[in-house]
Amino acid sequence: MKIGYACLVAGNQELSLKSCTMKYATPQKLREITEHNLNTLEQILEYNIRNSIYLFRISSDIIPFASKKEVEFSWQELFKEKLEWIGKIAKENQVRLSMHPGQYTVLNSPDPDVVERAVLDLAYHTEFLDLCQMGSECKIILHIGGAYGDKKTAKERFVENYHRLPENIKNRLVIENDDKIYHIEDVMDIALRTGIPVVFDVFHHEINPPDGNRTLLEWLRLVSETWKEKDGIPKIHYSQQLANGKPGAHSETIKLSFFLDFHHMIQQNHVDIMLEVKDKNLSAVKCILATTEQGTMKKLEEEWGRYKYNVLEHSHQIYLEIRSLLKDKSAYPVTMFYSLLEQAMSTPVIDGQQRNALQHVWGYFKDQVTEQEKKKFVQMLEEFDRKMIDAGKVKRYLFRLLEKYPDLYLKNSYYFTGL
DNA sequence: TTCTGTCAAGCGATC
DNA sequence: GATCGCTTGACAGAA
Repeated sequence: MKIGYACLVAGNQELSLKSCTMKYATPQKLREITEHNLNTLEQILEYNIRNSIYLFRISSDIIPFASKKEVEFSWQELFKEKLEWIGKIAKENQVRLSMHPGQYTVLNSPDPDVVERAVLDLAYHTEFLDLCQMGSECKIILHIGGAYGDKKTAKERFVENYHRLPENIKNRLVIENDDKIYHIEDVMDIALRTGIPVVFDVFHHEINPPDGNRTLLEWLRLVSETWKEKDGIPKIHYSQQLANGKPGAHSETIKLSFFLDFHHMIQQNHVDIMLEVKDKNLSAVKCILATTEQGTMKKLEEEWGRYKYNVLEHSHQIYLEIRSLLKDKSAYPVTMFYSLLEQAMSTPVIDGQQRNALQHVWGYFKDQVTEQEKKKFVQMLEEFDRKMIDAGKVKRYLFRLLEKYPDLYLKNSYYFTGL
């Protein structure tokens, strides 16, 4: 069972993708952005492999405006070798890649222009994975589309348009149930008529279930049967509801205890799990360390190193609890560790604790900074105490110091994430 | 320098 | 019938 995440890397600014607006989309600019994005993708794969993440969805924005007719940019030729190289890294490490065009790619629209653009977009995604020379288990996930007041006809139109697609697209296409219109029964109906494999989105299913009394496990079994040998192991999407968010909004992080319950429930099923969650790779690492052979005390200590200042600014008490939890080197208290971590992160930050964290981090710099930098920090801390500035401002200053005085341990920390 | 709004895509919900 | 939400980084203009 592989566990993975989608598109973006959290907690590492060096691994972010670039884009541009249409106005600036010259061939030169597109070439620069694509080069940057593909280099970044390579680094993301290396990060994933280091962290035992063997399932990854590549962002559709990896090549900006790649499916737009109006934009002339021959990325296929310019980056042929690079794509092959990326594919080689993935294949050598058994990384399963996928892509997922967004809600704007609608194959069943009554508007032929929209359908034409959807086909072009699917062609782009297919071409990308084809040029990486990935096998047919590396899929492109698509939603069914709109209902247009007549779901039955809209489903017919999906099937018709699907049959018109070229073989290489069909070979990669899989369909997913969504949280508003097409529930799993609709999607299975289309799958049985077309032979398209189905990605079962467990969270969408919770929000938008079909009538009837089939259990989740029954649906999972039916869905799994749509995957043939060449399609690889069935893939599912897993996410959790954002507390106090709109129904369907993805949570900040995957709450491990809920995930472990789910994992236990489906243990008889051979599936790959794509997490859809705001903190992306961070949750993937969490779930992998808790459910696979990859979990070791050393990995847990590395995790602690990355999270400790975030914990500290929320709760000094939990900071101490985790430290003591990790003292016994013969144990592997992964569930308790993340439970405490989640508890800390959901505690509101308090000024005093934030100040404490700021001073801990300042400790990395205090012996190497100039007198002027020292004065500036002391002044900022005073302003923070008098509530003239928020902690973010002091943090940003510390982050600038980190750029000037590099420190690997601090650089790996999530303390500066989201500045 | 930091913030807020707009862009780019299509659909459906809401007023 | 017009507007908004969904998503994200880039970009412009305001504060």
